[in-house]
Amino acid sequence: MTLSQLRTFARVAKLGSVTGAARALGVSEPAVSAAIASLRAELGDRLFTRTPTGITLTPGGRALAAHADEIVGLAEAARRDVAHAGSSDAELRVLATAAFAEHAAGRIFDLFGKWVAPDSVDVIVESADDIATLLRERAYDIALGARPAMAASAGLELVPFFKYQRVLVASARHPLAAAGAPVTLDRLLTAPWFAGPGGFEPLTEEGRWFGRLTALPEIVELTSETDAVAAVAAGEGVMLALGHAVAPRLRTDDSGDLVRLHVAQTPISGLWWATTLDAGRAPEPARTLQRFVTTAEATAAIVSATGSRGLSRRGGKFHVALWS
Amino acid sequence: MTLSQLRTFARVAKLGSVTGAARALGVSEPAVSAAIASLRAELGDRLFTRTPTGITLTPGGRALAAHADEIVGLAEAARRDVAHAGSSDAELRVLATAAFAEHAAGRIFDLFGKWVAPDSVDVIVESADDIATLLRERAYDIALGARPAMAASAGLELVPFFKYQRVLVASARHPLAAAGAPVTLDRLLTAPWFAGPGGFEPLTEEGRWFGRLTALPEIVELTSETDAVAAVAAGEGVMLALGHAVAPRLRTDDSGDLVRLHVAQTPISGLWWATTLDAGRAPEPARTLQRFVTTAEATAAIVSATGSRGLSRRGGKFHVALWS
DNA sequence: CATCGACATAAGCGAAGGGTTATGAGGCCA
DNA sequence: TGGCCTCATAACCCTTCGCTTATGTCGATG
Repeated sequence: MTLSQLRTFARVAKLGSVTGAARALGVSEPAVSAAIASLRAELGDRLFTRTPTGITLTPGGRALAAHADEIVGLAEAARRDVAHAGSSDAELRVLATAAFAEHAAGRIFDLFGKWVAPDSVDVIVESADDIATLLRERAYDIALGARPAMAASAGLELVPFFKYQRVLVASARHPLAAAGAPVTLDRLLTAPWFAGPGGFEPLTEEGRWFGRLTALPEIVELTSETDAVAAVAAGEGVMLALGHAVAPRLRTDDSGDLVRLHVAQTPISGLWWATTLDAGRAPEPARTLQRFVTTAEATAAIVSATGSRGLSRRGGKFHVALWS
Repeated sequence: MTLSQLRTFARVAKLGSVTGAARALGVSEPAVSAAIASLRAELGDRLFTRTPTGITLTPGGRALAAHADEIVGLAEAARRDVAHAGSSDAELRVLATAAFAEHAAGRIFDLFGKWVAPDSVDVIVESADDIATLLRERAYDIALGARPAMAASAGLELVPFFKYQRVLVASARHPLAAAGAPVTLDRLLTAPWFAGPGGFEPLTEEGRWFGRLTALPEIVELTSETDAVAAVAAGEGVMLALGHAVAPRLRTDDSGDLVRLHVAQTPISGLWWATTLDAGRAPEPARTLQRFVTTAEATAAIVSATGSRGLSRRGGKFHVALWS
């Protein structure tokens, strides 16, 4: 039983396919088969069996899969900890959902850098799903934004830190906004809906709301919600915007270029969560950040519209070197 | 970085000696050196340096040592879980201090077997120190009896479940017991002190008490406290006996063949603790047993003097196959 | 100064590990 | 029935692991 074999098995178990795992790992299919065969021989368990539709894990396979991620993750963590031990530049790997990354990450990490000793944390922000697994295999130290799927949250420490609202907005000049009266959803679905990267992520409240719709509008994904708001302001469609972000632009009397559309079941309230591994398994900086985001100071920073150093995009992932 | 290398490094880190680790692992010293050299090259850290007196870990070495036990322990746990998955005979490995094993384990596990589904747990009881490490490396699922050393208890879940008292007793016919008045410690130290296996374990309250004595008596370790009590009853010396165990034999009026010696700072009160890994890391049966020992039912079983299936000694370790 | 103890290094060896290409074995589907 | 997809196996390669014995280095100690 080697770490490499466990890594391979974990991939097979997750993808439910030997061929798929081989592709994901960038090796030939027999290479994966061989690793599995080796584990099978050593552990005396088939681990999984072939079925008409792909493969299914045996009880032993499930038991191994439950540990495999953790073991390889710990090995990675050990490697990193050794590399960073002694030097003061710890690295904190943050997994953030797109909305948080765009609207709050810059200010939060700016502030966090003043909260903790400077020169102590390096933050990498990346958007992804399957939060629980990524935390468990130590690919990230903390997840900010969406809540992990209920079923997968065992062994995790979840803390809500911000309540956001999403409201449907359109340009003040948009036909739909003409009447001050409520608009029916059906009419709205004829207009294009703008969204940030990722569209409506299913783990978010708005994602679930959207998933419940019977008919779907045309969705236009832009590279940021800021761009989406701009498009909406130009009269090109509607969007579910973050309430506190567009509040200054909402028309009250005669100011503001956007109007809120009063549709049933809006505004949509959701929570941003800070998720880490539980108890002694989360690295200390992650716990510190988790505590920090729940402070009044952090909340104030999120809602404030004042300047923040944004996140710079770099090679597909956001990377903010706070004290490089 | 292989599991074998981590195992080797963990041993070196724990023993503080390459040669010692080689002996412990049953291999030659260069074999250990080579494993370390491999880790050093891969991780880019010396891990430890030579000092006049043995070796000392570098910061990186400490970081690795903190993970190594856990990783190899998890790998072992995975191996076991796969082996036992599907079949109903889980195995619960219990680490018990000698006193608990002798006086309570039999009845506790008897009862526990009725509490949980029969045919579901197999218990191995073994006496040892360094509780925290043994739990962390998954050599045992739960420790019953002494409390782990304070410093090492991070990441552990400690629950006290029984308050015991130790009293100094002697035969009713012993010269020291002649006067009903308090006896001075100095006089007692001239008599031989009987004890169970292990003598006075330093992690227990009586061990600490004993460690504070300025002069030490002659200590006679017998294979069980029951034997020790018998020797004391025969007038051969004194002992620190468990209060609830000898209570029926203590002379009140004219019954009983033992008398309590009223010495300052006695009786000594101590706690038995049930210790597991915290949060999601402890196997479920271990948590169940941990909860069980705190029940009134379990406490009653410990103090009751009625029959229990004792633990059978087998090859140096206690082994009780409850439902073999 | 010589020696001894403890770690590091060298050389060498068998056994796995991890990879490839080629081929076999089964179940699904047109 | 004949592809076709997927997993399993065979044959073969090279590298690494893990172990040995022999020797080197270095500091403490008599």
